[in-house]
Parts: sequence; structure tokens; C-alpha cells
Amino acid sequence: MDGMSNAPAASALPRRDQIRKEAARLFAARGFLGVGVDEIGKAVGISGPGLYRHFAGKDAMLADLLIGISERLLEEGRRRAGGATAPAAALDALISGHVEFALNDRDLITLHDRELLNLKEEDRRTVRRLQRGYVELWVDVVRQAHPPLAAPAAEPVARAAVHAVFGLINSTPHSLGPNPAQGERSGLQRDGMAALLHTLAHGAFAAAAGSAAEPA
Amino acid sequence: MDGMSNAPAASALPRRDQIRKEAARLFAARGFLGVGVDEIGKAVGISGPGLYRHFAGKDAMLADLLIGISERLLEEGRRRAGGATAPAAALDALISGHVEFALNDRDLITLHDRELLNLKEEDRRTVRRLQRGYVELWVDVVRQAHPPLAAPAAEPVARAAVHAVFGLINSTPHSLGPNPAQGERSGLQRDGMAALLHTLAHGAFAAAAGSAAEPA
DNA sequence: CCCATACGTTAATTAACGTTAACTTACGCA
DNA sequence: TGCGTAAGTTAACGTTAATTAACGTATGGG
Repeated sequence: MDGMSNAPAASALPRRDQIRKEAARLFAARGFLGVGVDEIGKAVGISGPGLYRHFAGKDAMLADLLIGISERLLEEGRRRAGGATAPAAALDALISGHVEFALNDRDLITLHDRELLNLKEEDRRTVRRLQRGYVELWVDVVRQAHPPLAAPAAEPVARAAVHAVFGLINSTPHSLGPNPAQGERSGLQRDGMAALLHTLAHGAFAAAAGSAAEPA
Repeated sequence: MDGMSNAPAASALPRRDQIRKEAARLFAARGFLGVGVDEIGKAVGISGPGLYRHFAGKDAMLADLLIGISERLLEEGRRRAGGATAPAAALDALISGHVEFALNDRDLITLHDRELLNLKEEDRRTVRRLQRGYVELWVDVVRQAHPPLAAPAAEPVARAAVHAVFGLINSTPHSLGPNPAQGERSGLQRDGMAALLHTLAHGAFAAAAGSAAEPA
């Protein structure tokens, strides 16, 4: 009655994960409504309705992807922020983590803020709750790391700055080539891009703190 | 044979512009493929296929919107950059202009980088050409305003930073409430948001220049 | 007066898509 | 051995959506 007692190491990925990966790629490339189930099936080597053995429907695939990445972002963010000793180090760790996400899981980062509107109400609420938690985490850490933003009146500023920095880091899908698969990047190497995003994010927060310090 | 010799001041907007506005709002809210022509028709007071008297098809509406905003961004950007005396002032003017766009035309900014994949090949090429021109304009100005980025090796850095700052400024749709129509904002007032985005953008570019100056 | 044109309407056409049904096949295990 | 279940297959169903056809109506100039 368990159904999956042993983890099959024979094929690289379990079917379900294989579907997740291909669906994410296709949704990111052409949009949730622009991709048919037959196409997802073909991408994993089965055809069309065979997917219904693994997911309840197309909606369920998208929900699985968006909830999954939202959970992982929040969990990893909490771990990193909690593992730091000083606020500045916590912020640094959050930024590094988000940059890693944006570079490693480009498809999911793209879907994360592009396809939320295609979720059914309940799943959308779930994702939004997780996202809200993630934002709160960042806002708290940013305000601790940058004292001028800790003033009560500066809370909306800190919050808006966090959203803006998300937009900044999540911009990588637009600024890199079409998809991972090459060693040659369009210009900047992967590590260079990570370092640059890190720097830009810190610069943005520092500027926000500076302007909040002298509100004139 | 001209068809529109006089500009009708009777109704607020000509039908065509009315359609543009409502289509942009609906596409931004639920995605190009998630909106039917009947719905667009109802939003402007006519029903369904009546739209075909004004646009060749649904694709043509999206193309019109995306090409239109790309042209206006590039044109206004060139005007602002050209009207400045010093590179720093030119960059400042570019940032202000883009922030104004993001705050005034949220729907179009959203569509601009979300629905490009729903364009037919030819229109997509047109939009991309305009976008490329806009990016080139920014890259040139940023490198003049920040000498460390003018080094040949720093060109990819400048380019990536420009994309990142676009992501930063364009994040406003996510960080503000659902849509314009209220005087009360979710937290930050409109002018405060404009000032903050301006500050964040400058901070990011300054950080990029700083890191390029000491590549260790 | 009358007809060409702009602007709509509703009905019909056609294609695509998500999902379900009905039916195989391989296989672990009592 | 034989049965239950996981995992597919193809065919059918029902819906939806974009577009086109066929058909009205006002209007303004010749």
C-alpha cells in the first residue's frame, strides 16, 4: 500500500521529477497556456494522457512547481539567515542564496512570478502565503543590517526595496542566453554574473539606507 | 478615402485607443492567452468579432501594444539622453524616464517582458530590435557616467547591470497593489516610490562601477 | 435621393485542448 | 500459478476560442 518503497536508481530521474523538469522548461519557454499536455508527454517519452498517471492534471503540475519553489526559497532562506551571526552576514547569505536560485533554477524563477495567475484560488493562496513569508524574512534582515531602515516610518521603503532587489536578481533569465546547456555564456561567466548580482543587490540596499538616513 | 479626417473629441478616446487600453489591462491581468476576444469586446462596449473592424486579429492587438511601448521607450530615452549636458545627467534622465514609464504604464511594462513569446516571428524581431537599441543607449550612457565600466573588458558587466536595473525598476507592478484607481497606495506614495527606485538604480550602478574598479 | 462606407450584430466554421474511457502490458508477490 | 497494480496506449467527448460569413443600420456627400 505504500507504492514506492524503493528509490529506483536505474533511470536518472523518477518519472515524476522528469515531468517536473520538462514541464518547467516548456512553461518557461512558451507559457502555461501555450503548452499542451501532448507536448509535455512527448518531452518525457510518453504520450499525452499518460501524464495523468502521475499528476491529477495540467493545473496540478503548475501548482506543484510553484509551491515547490516557494517552499524551497523560504526554507533555504530561513536556514541561511538563521545560520548567520551578524545581521550583515545574514543579509549576505540571503542574497547569495537567492542568486544561486536564480542561476540554477531559471525556469522556476521565471514561472514563479509569471504564472501565478494561472493557479486555482487555493493554490494561489498557498503560494502567496509562502512568498509573503519569504518577503518578511528579507525585510526583517534588511532592516537589521541597515539601521536607517529600522525606523518604523521606513518599513514601506524597506519592503519596496526588497521587491526591487528581487526584480534585480530575477532579471538574469532575460540577460542570459536562451537556456542552460552551453559552456559559453553570452558575455559574463556564471560566477561573474553571481558576483555582479551580489554586488548590485548590496549597492541597492546601501543606497536605500543612505536615502532613508537623510530624508531631505 | 482617408477614413479619419477629423479627430473626434466627442467620446473621450477613439475606439482604437479604447481597445488598446482595455486589451492592455486584461492582458496584464490574466495573460494574452487567458483573455478572449469576447471579453475585450465587452470591455469596450461592443461584442466579440466587432473588434475585427479595428484590428486584424488578437495577435495584431498584442503586436500593436508591444511595438508601441518599445518605440516610445526608445524615443523618449534618446530625447532625454540627448538633452543632457553631462553623462551623469544623461543617466539620471534615463532613469527618471524609465521610472515614469513603469509607474504610469504598468500594464504595458508588464506585457513588455511577459508576452514577447506570443508574438509572431516578424513582430518579435521588431520588438527585439527596438529593445536592443534601448539597451545599447543605456549601456553607452552608463559607461560614460561610470568610467570604470568604460574599460573594454567591463562591457559585459555594464550590459548585465543595465538588464538588472531594468528588472529592478520594472518590479513596481509586483510591489504595488493590483492596479491604479486609488489614491491610497499599499504603503509608499507614488512620488516616494519614484524617488526610491531612482535611488536604488543609482546605487546599483555605483556598486557595479566600484567593483569593476578593483577587480580583486 | 441614393449609394458607399464605417461600424456593428449574430450565426457558422474550424481547430485545439484538457480530460475521461476502454483496453493492454509488465511484473512483484502470496 | 495467478492476481492486483502501476503505467501506458489510442479513441472519444465536450468545451472553448479565434476567425469568417452574412446580414443590418446610420450617415454624409454627389
